Amino acid sequence: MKTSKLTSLPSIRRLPSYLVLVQQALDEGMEYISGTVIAQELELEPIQVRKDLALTGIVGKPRIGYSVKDLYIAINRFLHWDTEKKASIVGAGHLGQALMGNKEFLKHGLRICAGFDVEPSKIGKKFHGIDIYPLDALPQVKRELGIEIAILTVPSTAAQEVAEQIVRAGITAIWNFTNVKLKVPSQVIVQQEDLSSGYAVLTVKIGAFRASPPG
Amino acid sequence: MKTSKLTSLPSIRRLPSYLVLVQQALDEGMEYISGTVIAQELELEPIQVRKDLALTGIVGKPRIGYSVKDLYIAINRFLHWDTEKKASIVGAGHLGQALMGNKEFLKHGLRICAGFDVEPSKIGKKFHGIDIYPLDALPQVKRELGIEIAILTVPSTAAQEVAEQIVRAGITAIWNFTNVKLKVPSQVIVQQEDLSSGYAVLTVKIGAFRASPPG
DNA sequence: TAGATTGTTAATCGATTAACAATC
DNA sequence: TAGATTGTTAATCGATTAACAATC
Repeated sequence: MKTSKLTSLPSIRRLPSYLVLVQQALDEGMEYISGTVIAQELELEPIQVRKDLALTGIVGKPRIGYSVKDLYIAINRFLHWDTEKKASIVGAGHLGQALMGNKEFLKHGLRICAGFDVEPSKIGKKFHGIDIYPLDALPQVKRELGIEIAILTVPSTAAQEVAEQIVRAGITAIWNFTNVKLKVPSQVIVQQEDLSSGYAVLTVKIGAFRASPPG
Repeated sequence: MKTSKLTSLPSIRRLPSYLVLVQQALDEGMEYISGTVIAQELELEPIQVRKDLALTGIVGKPRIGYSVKDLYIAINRFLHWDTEKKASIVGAGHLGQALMGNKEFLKHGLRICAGFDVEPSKIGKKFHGIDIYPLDALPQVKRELGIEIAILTVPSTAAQEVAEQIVRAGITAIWNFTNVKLKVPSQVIVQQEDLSSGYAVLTVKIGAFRASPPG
């Protein structure tokens, strides 16, 4: 059996931005929020918001909108952000350290519980309360702590080699912050997080703007 | 006149990954590279690679492929990565510091030449050789150094307010690493760089995999 | 009630993929 | 030459948007 078809990736990517708004509404004690309002805030089409939210199984009230509390629960559940997932940072450089310090992740169920590096001076240290282990210890620490996600933040030159170690350790999900397309077995899930593709969009937009600024 | 229609965003996002491969080919002294090979390496369809590359204006040789050198130049030019753009980090926290240390950006023409923060203890310091100024100094430093891009890495709670300061300082391009949808005048270009949307895709994929693992 | 909003079904739009002639 | 690859034109696919009945 093939992996069942995922729902639209663009929709999934938009859901976290709805969650930010819903969280705000929750904090403000609002009971209901309408798709129209969400659309306005995020500069999207109301119909797109309704379609996206429908994915989560939420049912709204005509004329009223969606229950803020239910919506919060529905989005979190749909994204699987309501269950804790243990992760490790592989490559405790600047970016790796910054990610270890990101409190936001915990709200999404992502608990970073170990860091790995090859640099002897870093091993045994803690960053933001997280222990750094030698890369070789990956299989053992993975077993002991039950790590299921590897956040890959090594230099590009080491990416493929380290990815193979991650796979050998039995980790099947990699959040890849390097610009290298990893060659891994098909059962391993790789999510590419590429700053340069976002930057490319920015620079092209700046270029287009200079060519013909609006009104 | 409205801002002219950009070419397909998905294509633009893929171009940097081609560039990584082309750079490698260049380092290895290869003269030509075919769309077929690029497609194989990145697990894309050859026709998609050809279509994307065509955007840059590159012309290939049937049976041979594309000149590696020409392709490198064409992609870089299309993305405007062949001209230097001066940027500043606004918010010198963990992520901001990590980005200041990112050597990769220089290859894409992005020169980070100043950092800003409100934290008195950080002001006057240097991170990775980059001076940290008080946020109030933004207009002046912007003028003196010719900064055109603000990389926004403040806490979410401060995002909107700081974005307004950025706009008032006359900066018209913001690379936004916060999860806040910024309200800015229409002539300001905002590129959202949202880790949580990538993470959402990862967690949904993991969930789908668990529901029905392949083979 | 009147009217704003939801959710469904249909239409449009844009991106991806297919087919194939041109070519070196 | 034979055959792999490019680039163009057409077909398909999927996501976005429109239309509108249902509803509270």
